[in-house]
Amino acid sequence: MTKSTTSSTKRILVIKAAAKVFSRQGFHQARVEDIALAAGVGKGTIYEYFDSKHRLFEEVVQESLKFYSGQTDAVNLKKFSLHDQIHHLFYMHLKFSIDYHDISKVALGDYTLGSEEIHQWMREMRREKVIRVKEMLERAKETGEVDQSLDSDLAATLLWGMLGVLCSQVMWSDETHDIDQIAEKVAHITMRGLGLVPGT
Amino acid sequence: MTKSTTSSTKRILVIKAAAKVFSRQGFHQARVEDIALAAGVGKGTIYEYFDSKHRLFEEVVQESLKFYSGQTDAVNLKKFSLHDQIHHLFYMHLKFSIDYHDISKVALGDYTLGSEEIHQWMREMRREKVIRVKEMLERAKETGEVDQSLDSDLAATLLWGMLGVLCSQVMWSDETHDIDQIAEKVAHITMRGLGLVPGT
Amino acid sequence: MTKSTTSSTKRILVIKAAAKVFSRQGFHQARVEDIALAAGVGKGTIYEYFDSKHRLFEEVVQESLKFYSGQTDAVNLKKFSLHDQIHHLFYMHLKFSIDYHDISKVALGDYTLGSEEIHQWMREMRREKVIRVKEMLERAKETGEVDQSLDSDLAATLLWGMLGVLCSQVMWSDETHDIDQIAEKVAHITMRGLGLVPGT
Amino acid sequence: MTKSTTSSTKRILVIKAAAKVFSRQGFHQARVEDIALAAGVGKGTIYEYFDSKHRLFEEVVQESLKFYSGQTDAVNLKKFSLHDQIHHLFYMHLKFSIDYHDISKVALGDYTLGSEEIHQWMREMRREKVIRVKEMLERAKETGEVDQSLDSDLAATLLWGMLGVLCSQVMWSDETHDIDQIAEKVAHITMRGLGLVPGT
DNA sequence: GATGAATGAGCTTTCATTCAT
DNA sequence: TATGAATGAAAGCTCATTCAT
Repeated sequence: MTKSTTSSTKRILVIKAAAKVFSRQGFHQARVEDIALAAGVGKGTIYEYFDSKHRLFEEVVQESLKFYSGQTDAVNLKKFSLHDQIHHLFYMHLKFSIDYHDISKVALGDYTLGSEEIHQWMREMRREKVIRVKEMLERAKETGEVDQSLDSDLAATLLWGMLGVLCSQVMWSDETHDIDQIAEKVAHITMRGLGLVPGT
Repeated sequence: MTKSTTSSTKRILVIKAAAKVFSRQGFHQARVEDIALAAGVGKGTIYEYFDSKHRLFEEVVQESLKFYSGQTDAVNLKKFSLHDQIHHLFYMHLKFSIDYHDISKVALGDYTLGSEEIHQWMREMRREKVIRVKEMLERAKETGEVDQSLDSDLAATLLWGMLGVLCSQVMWSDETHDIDQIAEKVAHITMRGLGLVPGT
Repeated sequence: MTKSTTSSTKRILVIKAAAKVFSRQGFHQARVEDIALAAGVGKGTIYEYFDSKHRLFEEVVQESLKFYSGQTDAVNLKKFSLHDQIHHLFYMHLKFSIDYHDISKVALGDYTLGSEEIHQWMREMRREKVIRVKEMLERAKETGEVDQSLDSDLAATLLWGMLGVLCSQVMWSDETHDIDQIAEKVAHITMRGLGLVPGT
Repeated sequence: MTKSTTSSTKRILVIKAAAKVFSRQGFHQARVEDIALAAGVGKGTIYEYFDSKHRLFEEVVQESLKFYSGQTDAVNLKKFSLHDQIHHLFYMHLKFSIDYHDISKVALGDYTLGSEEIHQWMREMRREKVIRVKEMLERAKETGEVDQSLDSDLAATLLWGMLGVLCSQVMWSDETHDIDQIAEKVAHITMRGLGLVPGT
């Protein structure tokens, strides 16, 4: 029997260690013993709090997603210009990717494995995120910042894709990045496009 | 002892079967026996051609990347407008994702596992691809289609990100997509940006 | 350190709970935690009174055997006829099997496991029991109720065997049994044999 | 996937080794590795032929029961006197217990563990055996060798109980037994009973 | 004394790899 | 060359036992 969901210190300790190990080694490579070691507890202790390695993984992902959402949803910028909103969107995500490297890898990872359940969460989370972006664009249509004819669904997906590459690039590279500058550039490119608009 | 790299019929047979199995089950879930079964050969035969499961996986990825590059690089469109080049870029990749579903999943997959070596290839391949896109943008700068101030590195990366989401979306969804229309819309958005440019 | 053999209340509590659990699940299936739960004490408490699960089991068996012997030896019927003594022997054991189901299963169980020590007890206990029956038969020889040529050792063993099947049958079946009638029939068959004696 | 039921040499080898180990150590004490060692094969080989330790155990029991039944049912003695039939019944079983010590222990063992399925088999097998004995008695009633009033069900059970103790006694003791003599004595006691019939 | 969270030895089981045929 | 039966290292998981509270 697993202990109650009450957030005991040990439980959190294990989740954090697991996030680190899973993000580095992936699910299959990570040995339960590695996680125990990283958490500074015995192998058996993990099974006091989680039914199985699989379940632990799912909890780590879920927890990461929750934290991720909490962090990146935080600010509501409805009153700002679309340009600023996009800037902020990228800035926030890039910052998160840097600050919470491990969690980020787990939350954004492309987990082929895992119960259908976990896939469900990730798809849902992504959809939710994309929908949030889409709503942002819809609002911009209303204010006239964006053309009515824009396929906001597609555009939101594209923004999400850009967000993805940049985050993973930032996560994996060793260099330090000026994420504010990157966010600004992205916002600019996104708003104006690549094409040279005559008379600008 | 492993056979020479010479492409024997059996060898190719195994690689193809492996691509299918790996793309469906992922590296760890895929059992060598599954691959042997899918290839219609004995388990031992695989080891005649590949040193280990790991090596086989690497060869599959390498082969997939090669084939992928071959297919998506195929056309040279230097003389076309940037808009058309982008259109074509997306069209080609989307078409490839649909036509070669299995290979696509292997080639674009986010393989956390695997030797550093394989990661190397994938990063290299990606960089190469991104560079190709970057060059495309650089040429457009020269022709005046794009502003000199554009950070073509960043822009190329963003394009690559958009390419990624769309391909995976197309790969995983069950619906049929009008990829020509998608490509067109993407090209439009990419060129003009989201912002409503006054006087258009 | 284990407590003195002094029968504390807790100690008895645990033994009783253990008897129940062991009789239902067998030694290996029974978890120490199950027993603790059944006894309404903490897991650690059991180790205050018993050195190990094994020792606890041994004590349970020993205690059960003691109780069993106490109950079934109780009456001394030397002055009765052999027929009546046999009747009583079976009646007593059958009654015990029904009344003390759990203890019975432990006391009569065929424990393949366990220290040689415990096997020793069980064999000794059995031998003792068989000897008691043998003595009964020997006395019957003296009174002329039984032929001098009878192999009383063998006969006692056979009676013990009959006792065994009947008890286990009564223990495991759900029906209610008229054990007095059974005892009577057994006594009859045992005394007269199966063969139809001419002139009876 | 387990290999076909075809009686391959290895399969039988493992079953025999398992019978030996299980009969000595019991199910839980026996380690799969012990069995592999006893069979002179690798640990993994066992899993080529059996899905699990549990399944192996069940097959061993089933096989033992089958063999046991085959051996002890062999002779049909309907035309002999009841005395001779009983003699033979005991002789056969005792001989089997001695000749096939291991199998005997598995076939007659009191397995508390194991799937309900295996319990089913054992109960069925026992019932079948008892019924066979009962039929023997019923036939004897018809020929007038036995009193019509005999509770043949009970008597058969009692015989089965006697058979049990004797077999286990023979199995566990180190002495050599004159089983023909034992069988003769048992037949005598069984037929005539313990009671001294006046005028015999 | 009493507890139950923590532990790790020990077990079952999987599956990549070998090798006799 | 091709095979698949045989193998054993490696990993997940259980649970008797300990010990800080």
